[in-house]
Amino acid sequence: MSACLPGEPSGPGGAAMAELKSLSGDAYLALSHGYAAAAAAVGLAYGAARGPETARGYGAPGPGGDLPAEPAPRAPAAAAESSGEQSGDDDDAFEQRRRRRGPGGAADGRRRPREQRSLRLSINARERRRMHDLNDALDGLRAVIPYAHSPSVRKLSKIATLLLARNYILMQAQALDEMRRLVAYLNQGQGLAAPVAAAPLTPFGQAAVYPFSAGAALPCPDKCAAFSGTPSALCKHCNGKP
DNA sequence: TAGGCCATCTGGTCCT
DNA sequence: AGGACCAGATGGCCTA
Repeated sequence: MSACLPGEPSGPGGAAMAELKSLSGDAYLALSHGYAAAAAAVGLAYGAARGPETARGYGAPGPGGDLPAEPAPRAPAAAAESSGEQSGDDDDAFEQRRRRRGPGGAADGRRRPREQRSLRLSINARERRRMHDLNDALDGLRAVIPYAHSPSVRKLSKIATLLLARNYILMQAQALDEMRRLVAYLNQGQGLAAPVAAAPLTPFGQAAVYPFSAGAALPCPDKCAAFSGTPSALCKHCNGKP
């Protein structure tokens, strides 16, 4: 599904982000099917031409610590493996930083410089790995959020991913709630009112109205079993109707 | 060129 | 003590 609209603002930048942030659950929920269209409406990046992934990559020069940079971007795994190399073997740079911070700068001030440095490098590597894991998780989240996945479409930013995911969850929760209400309504028509009073709470704090009898344990050969594994009052097999 | 986004380094804090 | 987590700082890349 592509929501690229010609002429729409590109890039989840400032105004677009503000709109995304202010997009209430209700507003989002209004677009049950075409989330992409909705996202386009808030000016998300769905047509932006930044390119698939920026050429940055994990191995991108680590500027933070005025350490020697890697000449070319590397694969995440490779970058994660090579902490020492990533941080550079430049003792001068390290010493410069150390001197600049002064003796009180490092928490491990009693260590000898060399072990101090190797400790620092290993801490850096761990932190890098942690951030890579975080980014992997974000990628996994992007993969399941309905938006335009395409090489020509810019990747959602981290904040946009989180906000979008939140709204998507809210939307799904509401859809589920509506469906339950509908099923309960249908059951009432058959004299099988759902046990609302005893309904458990969902993670969303709403009373879950399960139209399915929890008593019967036998699997249903019909589709209802495939749906939830629980016998359905709507199902002729579960309901004892021929 | 400014602003957004990002990766990395770093020191501090908390937990095991 | 070591690891995980966090937030601030820094600097590079990209787009409007």
